[in-house]
Amino acid sequence: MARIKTEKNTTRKDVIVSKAAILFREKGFKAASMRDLAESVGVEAASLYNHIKSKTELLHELCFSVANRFLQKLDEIESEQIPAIQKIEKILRFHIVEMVNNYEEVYVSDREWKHLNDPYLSNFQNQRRIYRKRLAAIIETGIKNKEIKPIDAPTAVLILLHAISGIESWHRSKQKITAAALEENMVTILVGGLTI
Amino acid sequence: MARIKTEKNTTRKDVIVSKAAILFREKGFKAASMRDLAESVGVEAASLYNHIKSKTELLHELCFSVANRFLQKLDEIESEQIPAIQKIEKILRFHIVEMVNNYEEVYVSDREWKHLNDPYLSNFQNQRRIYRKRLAAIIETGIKNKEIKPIDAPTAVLILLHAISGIESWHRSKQKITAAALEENMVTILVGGLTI
DNA sequence: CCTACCGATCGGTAGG
DNA sequence: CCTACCGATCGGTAGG
Repeated sequence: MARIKTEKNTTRKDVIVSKAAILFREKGFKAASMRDLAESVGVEAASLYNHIKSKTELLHELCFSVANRFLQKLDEIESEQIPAIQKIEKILRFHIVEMVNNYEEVYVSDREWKHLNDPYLSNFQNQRRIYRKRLAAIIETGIKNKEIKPIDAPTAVLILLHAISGIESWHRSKQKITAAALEENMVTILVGGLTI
Repeated sequence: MARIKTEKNTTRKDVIVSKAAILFREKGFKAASMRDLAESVGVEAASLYNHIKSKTELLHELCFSVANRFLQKLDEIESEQIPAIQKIEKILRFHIVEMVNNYEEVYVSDREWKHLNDPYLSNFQNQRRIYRKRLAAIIETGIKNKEIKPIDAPTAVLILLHAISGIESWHRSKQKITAAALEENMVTILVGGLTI
């Protein structure tokens, strides 16, 4: 099957996936229908199936592309020779920037993954668990090195990750501060909260 | 209609509502069917409608009972004569305890309110907005009094509220620290992050 | 509280 | 990419 590309190198399927992200974020995976999606793409519902296999496929493409991006960045940051607290700050900033710039996808990946089917579901949950353990390990190192307060590392991870998802509210708010200011405020509070 | 009460003063409807909370949390509002609910209550689907008007009614009972509890507590704390940062800490602790003890309801109220219908939807969104503004005002006071770092107050609110929803992960995790330890860790990080 | 059932909507397929 | 359509499932009602 030849993929028709525009000058921006975007296939028809890419358009469908990104419209799906917008819709899934707005209504939730279950409440968003393929007819809604077809309308937002500008075709009949049946035509979507020339580009995708199923509704669930859309969800798992979204979830795993986001997960892979975060895992790759974590690989990169882990291997740097810098203090643990600086690693945490870098990861935090990456999450914030991703949430600001790729709001729909990141949000869907974070909130709608429950609706994945096995084997994708267990796979995704595993990746998630591992990701969090690696973050916790960095924090543990920071605690050992007296850079970070002696707190429960998994609890700290859960606070960091969920606090970031609060950017959702920022996205929707009327009087927004700039993305840069948002980032600095979040880092101030969260890194400040961890640092000794 | 006479309400049949058990010795625990629990009506049949109360049972339905609390089973609904469990189900809506687990599957999401849209994915949870009235047949699922009927099964978990132990009756046929049609029988549920002798106690409730609609599926949506269940959702808005959950959302507003939670919202009212938080608003009432906020009233109480606002009127106390203590420093702003202590008010924030008290509110934070209340949220944590609520999330720990009434997990399902609080979670559903926090994540599934999108599926409310107007006028309940706008009503709920309004209450939410006002609640957050009142929290932001307390933080502003704390900043003015040099108890709290000079941060963007709405951003701080969004971090606090979302960080708390991270308790969801704690609930589901295998090796849990105690609820009390969780609370102390969260307060340490978050109040620590705000304090000058 | 149950049996029986309804209209609507869903994800998806056949065939062109 | 469309028309036509399917089986399944949904929330909810009638009537007892």
